[in-house]
Amino acid sequence: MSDLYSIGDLSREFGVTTRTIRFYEDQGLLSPTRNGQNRIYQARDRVRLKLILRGKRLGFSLKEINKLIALYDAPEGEAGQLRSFIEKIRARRSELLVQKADIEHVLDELDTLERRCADLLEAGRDGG
Amino acid sequence: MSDLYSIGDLSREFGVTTRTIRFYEDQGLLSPTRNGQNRIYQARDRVRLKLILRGKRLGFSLKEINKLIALYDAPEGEAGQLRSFIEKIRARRSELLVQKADIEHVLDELDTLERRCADLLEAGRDGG
DNA sequence: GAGTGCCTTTACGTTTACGTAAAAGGAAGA
DNA sequence: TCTTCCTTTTACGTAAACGTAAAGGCACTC
Repeated sequence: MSDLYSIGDLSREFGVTTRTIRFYEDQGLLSPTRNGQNRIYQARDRVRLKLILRGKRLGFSLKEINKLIALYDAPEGEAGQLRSFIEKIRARRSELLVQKADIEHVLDELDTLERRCADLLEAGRDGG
Repeated sequence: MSDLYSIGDLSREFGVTTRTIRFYEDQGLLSPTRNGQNRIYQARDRVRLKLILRGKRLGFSLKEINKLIALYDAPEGEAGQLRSFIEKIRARRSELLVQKADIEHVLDELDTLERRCADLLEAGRDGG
């Protein structure tokens, strides 16, 4: 039973509070089974939580994360549904590409800033 | 005077409300000059707003954005200040690299998803 | 059987980033 | 002059994502 987790296990592993995990369940992002009152998380719940936290790092709202996860879980719909899925995927990809470009831009600027700071430190050491 | 903008100009150009722009000023992110009561934005204010919006796309809070912008504006401090600046820059860079990796990960997954959807559409077309 | 630790639910509080309404002023156009 | 548009300040409202406190249950252990 090594792939069963308590709420505390996941809390510790991912560095989030139990309150947060329960909140995600409340929002329909997680649905662990129960042992009496206690929540029991399985491997797929753990993966889900990982996905949720990755989504958060990318700046998605919980609602958006919910939709993204739904994309993984239910790619079995009508043709029309599938087409709209594909459109959503493409829209999301466009956004992510913009975001990635933003990041690369900022990384460059951070390099410049760091060099500028280092130069100032050098100058300070020489000049007084 | 083509590099002078009203609040409405910037609002339209960047697709944010005037309320938002005033809010950024209130938070110390912008400081336009005035013509009487009216705010007047110059090229550098416009660039700032652009930076702010980029920061937002990257999921930074306004407080963080404020600090990041401060990095550009005031790299003239004590040596200790500069050192801590450099540390902040490095920390930020680490986060951004993680975020960039996240994005690349998700982009891959989106490719997979799109292909899977396309396959399902094909199958549906053949099978009925 | 008292304490410790982990779990539960309920529910109000908080921060961020604005939205939105109210009340008013200056400038342009018919 | 009236209307329309853009602007101003003040101020209450709100959605998201939890924090935090209250009050209690179950299991162990000394």
